[in-house]
Amino acid sequence: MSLKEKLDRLNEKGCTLTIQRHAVLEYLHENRTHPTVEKIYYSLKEKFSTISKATVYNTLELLKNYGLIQEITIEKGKLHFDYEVKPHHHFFCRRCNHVYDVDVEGCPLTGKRMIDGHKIEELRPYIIGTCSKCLQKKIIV
Amino acid sequence: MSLKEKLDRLNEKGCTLTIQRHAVLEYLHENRTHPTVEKIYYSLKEKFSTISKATVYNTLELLKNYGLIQEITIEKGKLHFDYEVKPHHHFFCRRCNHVYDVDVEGCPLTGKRMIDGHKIEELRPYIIGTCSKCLQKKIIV
DNA sequence: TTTAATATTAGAACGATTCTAAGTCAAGAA
DNA sequence: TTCTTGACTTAGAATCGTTCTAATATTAAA
Repeated sequence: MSLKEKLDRLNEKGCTLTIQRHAVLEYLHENRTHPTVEKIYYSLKEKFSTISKATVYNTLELLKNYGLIQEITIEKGKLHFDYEVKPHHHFFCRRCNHVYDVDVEGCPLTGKRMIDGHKIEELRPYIIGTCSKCLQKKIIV
Repeated sequence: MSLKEKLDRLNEKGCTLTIQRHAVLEYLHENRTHPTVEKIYYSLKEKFSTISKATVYNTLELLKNYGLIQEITIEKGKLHFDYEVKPHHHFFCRRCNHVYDVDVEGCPLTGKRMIDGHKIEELRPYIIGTCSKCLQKKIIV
């Protein structure tokens, strides 16, 4: 979904579109690297020197609740965020801590609403390992 | 794998089998509820009143590195652990915070070693939603 | 405008995890 | 046995990511 569509979606739902909210969503739109909250916060601070962490956290929570961004709990103890909300697999490299998108065909959960009587609201298929770059660097595995 | 097999495995690899390590592994063997570190710590404290959090954390890390237990990063900001290491899907209920095992047939990642040039070392397929119990309780969704 | 509701801010508080330094234990050597 | 060495455990401090708080600023409605 385009940035404009997501902004319109917020507007439709009666959500005040502040500079800060616009900035967070725009940042995620332009940075598809699955940044952590810290990364988002310090990047935005360069442009908006007074933006606070609380606002970044609040905004990420808000955007997530509107279904416009995705929360990633792949790395122990810290959150990453993704502009893309369409379910897809993520790969986490335990050497360089980078989060990659990976395309997995034929996931049997796609489109499923229920499993074992539980209501599915979100899919977070995570794969952990060593990424191609770190394999090339011959970092000890 | 049975508890005895896992303990033997530790022995074979030359790992000192302390009371504390035995207790942590045994606790996970007997409690297949995917407990948090806090839960494990306070449960063990009842039997071993002087056990420290550091030991619990160290032991869990050690057992994980020997491939005898599995770390679960499904809940924001806290770790769960699982005695079962064979890859399987986990379901997290955002109402009651319980982690369930779920059986998903036909996962295309089973047995795969590589994806997009990345080396797969662990699979963590997570599903988030509302569990059957909470759905019955008619908790607002 | 005035008012009320909502959003932002800085920094404090919190909670999970990691670190540190001292103490304990176990195994091998004398 | 006693000594020594290295590994393990301990309690509590430190750290780090996240959430909360109270004051201020902004927005939307009357």
